[in-house]
Amino acid sequence: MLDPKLLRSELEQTAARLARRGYTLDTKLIGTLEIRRKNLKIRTQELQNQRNTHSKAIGHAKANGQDIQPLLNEVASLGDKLKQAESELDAIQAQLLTFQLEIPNLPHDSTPTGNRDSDNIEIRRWGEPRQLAFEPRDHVDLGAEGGLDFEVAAKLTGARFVVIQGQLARLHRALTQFMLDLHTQEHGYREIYAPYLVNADSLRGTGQLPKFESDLFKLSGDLSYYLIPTAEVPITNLARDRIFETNDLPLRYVAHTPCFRSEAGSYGKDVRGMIRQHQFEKVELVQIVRPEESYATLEELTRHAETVLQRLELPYRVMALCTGDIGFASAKTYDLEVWLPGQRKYREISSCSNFEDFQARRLQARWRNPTTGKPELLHTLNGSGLAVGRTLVAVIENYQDERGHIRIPSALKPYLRGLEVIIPDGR
RNA sequence: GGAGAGAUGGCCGAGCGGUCGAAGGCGCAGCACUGGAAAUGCUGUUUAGGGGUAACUCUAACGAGGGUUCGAAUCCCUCUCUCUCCGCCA
Repeated sequence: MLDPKLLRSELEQTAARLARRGYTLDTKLIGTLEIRRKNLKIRTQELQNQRNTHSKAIGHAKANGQDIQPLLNEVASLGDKLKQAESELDAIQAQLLTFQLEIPNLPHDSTPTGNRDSDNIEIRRWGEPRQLAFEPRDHVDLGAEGGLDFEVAAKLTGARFVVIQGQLARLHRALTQFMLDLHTQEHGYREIYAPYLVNADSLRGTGQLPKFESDLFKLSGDLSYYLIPTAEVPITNLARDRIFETNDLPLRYVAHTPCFRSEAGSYGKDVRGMIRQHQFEKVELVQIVRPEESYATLEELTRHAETVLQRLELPYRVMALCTGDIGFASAKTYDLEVWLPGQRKYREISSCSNFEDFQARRLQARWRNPTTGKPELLHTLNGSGLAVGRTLVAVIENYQDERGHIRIPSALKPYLRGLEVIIPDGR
């Protein structure tokens, strides 16, 4: 959520900044609602004040044994007027809030202007795609005999699920352990185990609700919980309704969770293979920091995610997403795109964002600023470090040989007890 | 799943229809005392919104939402969470 003050005192400038990301702010509507809100607020407070003074007077009179009937007559009509004013105020505030919750974050000045992913800007590259002396196969093809089974998953559940078996399942698990160890032992993150089901408040806090309900899986029973679309939701919500001291900061969390996404509206996209699934594993990095540090933190967090790819020796590039491509809650986002020989393309494997105070305002995640002594909003950031399923795909495709064997990246060997190569066993 | 108890400020805890944003204690901050510290004393110490240059002032919040009342932390209803006992369970 944006600072409501921006909508009160800098409405036109705010609209201009939002226009850069293709969002049209209805300034007329907001202006009208704001004036009504302010007038109703003043009127309500006046009436409340009258009620309070009268009630106190009645209390005193009663204590002194005086007749309170004349005082009661005075306030007779007050209650109805107040109720009327309060309900009008509630209605308009609800209307304003609904509107505000649907407004996306302001893009940071350094976020390039653009409409689509082709307007994203490449920041840097690491590694060279390997020159293969044979026609590379994609992971679906390579995995067919090695344990990636989309058909049996379709039988168990439906489309966009996978069953992984044998050495590939083990590799998948090794990747997760490797990532967690790297971030906890070398990058200073605290490992978290958290619920995979969350309530609506948590999703509102990080910005998935109210606008993106159709992207989520929701339970249909008595408990109205949602499956998490990313660990960002439970982890960032750890800071909800809290005020941290300077010494507590920065908060650095890493969590490995499954992620569940309905992928509504993505029909026809990436239907082949493991790229876009309803369920996938992700190791997520979350940092909650003081506002003045957040852009340095974004660079740092992105480097932490890049380190995973470097250790796995997977070629990638870093993209600065344009204003038209950043997420609803983000002010600035870097995507990491890994080279996939099977597609001859760089494909997204991590997304690292600074949300500034957009989530923190919804969450009321604050810190006590020692210079002002006041609680102030924190900045929240997160990034995938990395999407495990897509990393598995990248390893399979980048480490294949012409026989369809998959070499094990040396960084993973300690996690696989010296396994050197995965040879499809056909079982 | 059944029965019962509870939720008050950073923490503990009193209040059970009016002068209560809330006693008291702990913690924290400042000042005094001290060579320094401890102990002690004094003062201060929730958050959000509105008005005012400011001193200050108004409004709201005692788990959440609704109701009764001139007036609710206090009475009533619903929900959430915590604890105890029984049952079930990885």
